[in-house]
Amino acid sequence: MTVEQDIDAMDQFPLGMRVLAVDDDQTCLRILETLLHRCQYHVTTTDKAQTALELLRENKNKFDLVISDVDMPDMDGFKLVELVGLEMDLPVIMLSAHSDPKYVMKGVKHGACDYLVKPVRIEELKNIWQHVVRKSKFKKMKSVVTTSGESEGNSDQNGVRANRKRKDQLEEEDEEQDEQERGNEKKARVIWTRELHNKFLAAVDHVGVKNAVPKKILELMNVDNLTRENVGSHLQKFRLALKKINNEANQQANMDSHFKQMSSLKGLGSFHHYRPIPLGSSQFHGGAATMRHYPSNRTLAGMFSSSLPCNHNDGGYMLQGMPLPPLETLHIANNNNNNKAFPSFTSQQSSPLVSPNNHFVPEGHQGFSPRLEINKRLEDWSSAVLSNNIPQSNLHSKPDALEWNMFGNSTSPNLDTTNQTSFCRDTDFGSPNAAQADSFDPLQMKQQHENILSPMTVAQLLRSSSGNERLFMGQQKLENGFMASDTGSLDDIVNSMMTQSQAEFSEGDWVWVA
DNA sequence: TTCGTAATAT
DNA sequence: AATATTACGA
Repeated sequence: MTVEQDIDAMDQFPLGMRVLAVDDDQTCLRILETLLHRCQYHVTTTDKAQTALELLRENKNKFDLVISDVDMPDMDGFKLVELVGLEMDLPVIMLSAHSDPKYVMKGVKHGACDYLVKPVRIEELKNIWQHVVRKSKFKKMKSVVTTSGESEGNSDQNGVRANRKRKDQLEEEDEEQDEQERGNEKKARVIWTRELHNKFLAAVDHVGVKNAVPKKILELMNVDNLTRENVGSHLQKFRLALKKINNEANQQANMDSHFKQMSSLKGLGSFHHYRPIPLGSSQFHGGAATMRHYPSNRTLAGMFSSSLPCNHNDGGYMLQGMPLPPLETLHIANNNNNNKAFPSFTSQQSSPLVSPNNHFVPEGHQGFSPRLEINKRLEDWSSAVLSNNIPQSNLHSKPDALEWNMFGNSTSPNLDTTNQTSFCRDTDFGSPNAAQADSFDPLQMKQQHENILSPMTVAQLLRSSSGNERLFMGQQKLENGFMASDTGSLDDIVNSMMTQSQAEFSEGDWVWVA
């Protein structure tokens, strides 16, 4: 049905290949269109990346290739490539006036199959059909289980192998087929690259974490030759990662309770007035992760689609104007328990209090005096609440002033709330950026909603299981645990699941090895 | 049957 | 180290 299949089937030169051309510059767009026409392609043009994306989404299988400018006002070409790569399996060619290798590299890493420098010559466009053929060929290829007898796995590093695969795509087909026919002595081994992992996550997301079972995931992923066992194994690992995160959050939450205790020791009586939050009325986001602010335009899908390692220090993590330290410092990823951010205070649980606990001070912070620092913040917080004259009863209903970081309603009878404390997020009164720090772009929000693969914010994923359900499948062991629910945490999960070598794979690289 | 988990193998 | 396999109870 698609042209690419026709190409394959009939072994014909791809007349009428359907190309979507994207460029915000009208002149360039015209030229491009003309040239493409001359190549006998069927051309659709648009000057907006967003429009392009919509066109592609609305017309699945109606295009064979996308050729897009890099510099566009509404969305840069890299982003477009990334999204297209994630949502559909179309070859994308990038087009730009920059010939800077950095851009080229970036384009390719984001999944572009080619990078053309303006002005484009028709000779180059004449050849772009090859990408379509190659892509469709690879689509089949990647579903083939390789039982290669050559023991490349031993000496070769993944990255190396990946490169080789890519380079030799064409020549390798016969080889692979031979190997397959030769009899499958050894079973294939799946390498969970980011791309594959993406699909996994998208599937998990689709059914909700709660309902994510191997069989369903497998169906949704729709990857040939992947078995239920493969998925099950991966799911097991995924859950392990979640649990780990959860434990960390727990630890953090416990530390929070120490602060609470401390504040009362310090005689900050006023603090107590502001809010006993009914226990059990809300589920709690635990610990530092809770406070991590996640920019709305970061989507789950986006997180994985980048071939570059996630940089936690990209400025995205802001808490009411206060940039948080690198995630690594906070917890988990580095597994470094000596790296405690806060000193421990042993204490008994006191009655539940709101705790403005989100001020994170990394270890080694100059001049940090836990007691003074925290008490001062508590005072600030308290007086601010007072001066704003926010009635106690309104705390819940004034998320603008005090953003309550809670979600869901816990009505679970099994829920052990004795350990729980409700926290609120205080405003960073000192920061001139406080107001904008928390803002997000509604457009991006919208855009995010429209994404086909339903990429979602991490927070959404964690809540996706609806209602009071917890992230953790099923079991009792987590009942009195705090929810490791926020964004940074999932980031951690993701990254903790992806090894460096896996990260080095690019889209389309994932392979089956013996 | 499938699932989740832990143990164990590769 | 990562993934697969297996065993077993639900």
